[in-house]
Amino acid sequence: MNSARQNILEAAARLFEKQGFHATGLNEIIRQSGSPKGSLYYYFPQGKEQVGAETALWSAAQMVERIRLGLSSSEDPGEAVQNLALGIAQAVENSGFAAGGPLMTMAAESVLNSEQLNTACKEAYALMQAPLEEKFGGRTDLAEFVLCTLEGAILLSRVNHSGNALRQAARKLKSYVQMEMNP
Amino acid sequence: MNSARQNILEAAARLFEKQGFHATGLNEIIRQSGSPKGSLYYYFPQGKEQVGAETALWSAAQMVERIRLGLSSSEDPGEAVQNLALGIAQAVENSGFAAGGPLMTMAAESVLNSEQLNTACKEAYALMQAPLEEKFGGRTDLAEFVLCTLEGAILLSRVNHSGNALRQAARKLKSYVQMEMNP
DNA sequence: GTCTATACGGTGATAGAC
DNA sequence: GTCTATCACCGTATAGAC
Repeated sequence: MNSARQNILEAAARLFEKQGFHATGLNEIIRQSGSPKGSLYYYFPQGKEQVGAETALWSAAQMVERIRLGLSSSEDPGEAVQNLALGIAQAVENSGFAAGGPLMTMAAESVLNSEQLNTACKEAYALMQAPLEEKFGGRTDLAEFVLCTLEGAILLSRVNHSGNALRQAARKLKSYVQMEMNP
Repeated sequence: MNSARQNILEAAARLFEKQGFHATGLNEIIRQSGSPKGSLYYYFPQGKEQVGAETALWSAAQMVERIRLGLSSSEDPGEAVQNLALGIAQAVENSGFAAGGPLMTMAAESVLNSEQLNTACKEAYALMQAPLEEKFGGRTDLAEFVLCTLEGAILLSRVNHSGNALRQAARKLKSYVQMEMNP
């Protein structure tokens, strides 16, 4: 894949994650990516919306890998989820509460504002739900519940500048998943 | 309380809820509030940030009332939480997925961008956590967990344009709370 | 493919009359 | 207290040379 294009996507992901979609200007993305403005509209002819949509899907693919990795830490689904959440907590803290994925902010900003962006975010969340569902033996309901709690805990951890919400969620999700999976 | 000031706050809350903080212009707020631009800087001398911070706290107070009302539906904490979540699901659906409170979007947008706004969002979430904690007999951990899951479920419901995530969360939170409260 | 220059609208914010 | 006029700036997007 082309490097200039990829650099733009990665810079956009970082900035959208930190400050959101609307607070981020194309100039800022260009500056941080090192690529020229001319290239942006060459690779993304539909402009900022397209950059946003592709960023959402690309970063979801990244997250899927991290989720898979986190979940592989234990055979037991409950413990696996706990480890995943604890890993996220560390990542969020280590980043100075910038991390947590660009999706949450972009998703919240785009619900009724941009259909293209909203659709991309919807797909992105579906992608992230898949590995959870797999770990839970096809239990869609559990996967969706865990995803909701993780997203909420990431939000509150970032707002409170403390990984506590995520660590709390880790413990409770473990026991809930174990309860549902080992009746 | 002054009416022009209050009108501005309510218009801002509606707009921030629908499209976020940065996507909303002061002109738009003024237009919808019916108040003049001169008044905005008279009542909010610190400009947009102050409007945002006060909007967050005001709408948190609104939410506290709705949470209290929802939780009063049952003596049993688990059932009360379930009813609360189902009520939110209905509200979100009825609003065409605009509802869910201005806090989520503003909180996500402001984590590292504006200290004033971030602090207000932190306080706002603390306010909303209080009635849950009370219902759970002082169990801070449970209140925080429920709040995380509800926020995450609101986000996913809005993104997916479906109340399913919230209804799913309602059922699962009920059984989890019952498990923890009635050992 | 890359770069510069630029168009044009909207942004938050201020000044000063009333 | 309210309103208008206006500021300087930044946003996205485009045109056209190279």
